[in-house]
Amino acid sequence: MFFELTKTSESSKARVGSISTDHGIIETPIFMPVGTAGTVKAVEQRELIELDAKIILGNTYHLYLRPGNEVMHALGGLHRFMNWNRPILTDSGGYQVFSLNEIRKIYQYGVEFRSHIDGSKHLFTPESVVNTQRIIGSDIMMVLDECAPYPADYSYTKKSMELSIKWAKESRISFNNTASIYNHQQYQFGIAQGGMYNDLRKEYLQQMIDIDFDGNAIGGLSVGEPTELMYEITDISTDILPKDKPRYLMGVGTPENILQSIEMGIDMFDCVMPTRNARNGQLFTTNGKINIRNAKYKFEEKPLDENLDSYASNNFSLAYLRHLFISDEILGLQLASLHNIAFYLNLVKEARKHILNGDFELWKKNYLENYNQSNKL
RNA sequence: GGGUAGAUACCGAAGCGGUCAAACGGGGCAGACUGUAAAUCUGCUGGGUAACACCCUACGGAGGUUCAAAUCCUUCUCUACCCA
Repeated sequence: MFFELTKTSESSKARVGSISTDHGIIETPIFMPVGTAGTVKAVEQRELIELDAKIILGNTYHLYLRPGNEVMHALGGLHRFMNWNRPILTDSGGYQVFSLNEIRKIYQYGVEFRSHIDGSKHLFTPESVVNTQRIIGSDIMMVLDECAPYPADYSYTKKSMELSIKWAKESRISFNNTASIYNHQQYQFGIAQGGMYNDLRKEYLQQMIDIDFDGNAIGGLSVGEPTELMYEITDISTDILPKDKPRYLMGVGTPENILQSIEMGIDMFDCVMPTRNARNGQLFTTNGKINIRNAKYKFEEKPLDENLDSYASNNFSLAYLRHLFISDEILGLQLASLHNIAFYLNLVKEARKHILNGDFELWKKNYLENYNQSNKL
């Protein structure tokens, strides 16, 4: 059984479950650190194990360009290549359709990219993306989709959504007609689009359910829309999505976004925020987010987060990490990344615990109160 | 003792009669970041004012020329280098 639902909260849609793959079991809700190019930036694989990251992301577009399918295949797929024996989920490149919009063209049959590295042209089709993900060997592969920008008008969004549905069907056929080339099972998730229009969202969700993927993702959110809108779409989505399959909210988000979405019944999250912001000097703590460069930490001997049990936080002061950032020392990026990932993983771990305890909603309220209140001080 | 080149904001460094509270770096102070083209990007950095306007103090010191001086002249002080 790929997904098993362990418990659903009595007073909300929050739930605990587990996803079984050949590379290990993932307890949900889970946060997946993003390792776009076969590395969670500034963090070693050894450290990810110590942090107890259960699954990480890779990106089809980036890995296809570098090192390329030939190298990836020759080196035995991404698990072997990067020496990571736990589960990997790969995004399809659908997000790059959105973020690299200046250098791509969308056709009915696929997307033509100009490489952001050397300008060369490449064609991604639903089928080619499945094939590349077979070569990467990810445990969970995402379908190629068009992540529409925000804002987008109704007719554009509708057309875009119809294209994504077409691609989703083709992706599933390609998936069913091909096999894993390494010795492990692979799964495929669909990605719901439909922009900020409830009727389009509902239509898409229904069609995606009919295609019968192994799991269902909500895409096209956290692209610049107001948070309330994101919650609204998430909420109607989880009302429709089947309970017996994992639900993945792509690209989300802030600690608050994650807790709110868990309450709406989301199981899986990924976001660059903990790692990117770490490299840019922002730390997440139980007392809110902080900018480690701020002068007020110059003499601050306290640990990074007094309430978080993790290597970076237990061993280093705010003053020391500030010094590393001010001095442009590479260790600063590493420790901040370690810290933020520990924070995010702890966040979902606590959420799981409290859903099982039956007090998630109250715990969440108190947690966020503390998190947000300190930010205002 | 003689000569030459300099002295500009926290530091370095442009500007060489009005468009200069003064380019550009660095440093400092803040902010942003949501399926990673990001160890990136943005703003502020003489004082007063919530803020535009405006006012005040400012380009080593003092004095002068001019409607107008960081910019021209005189002189003083200091710095670097060269010659005795």
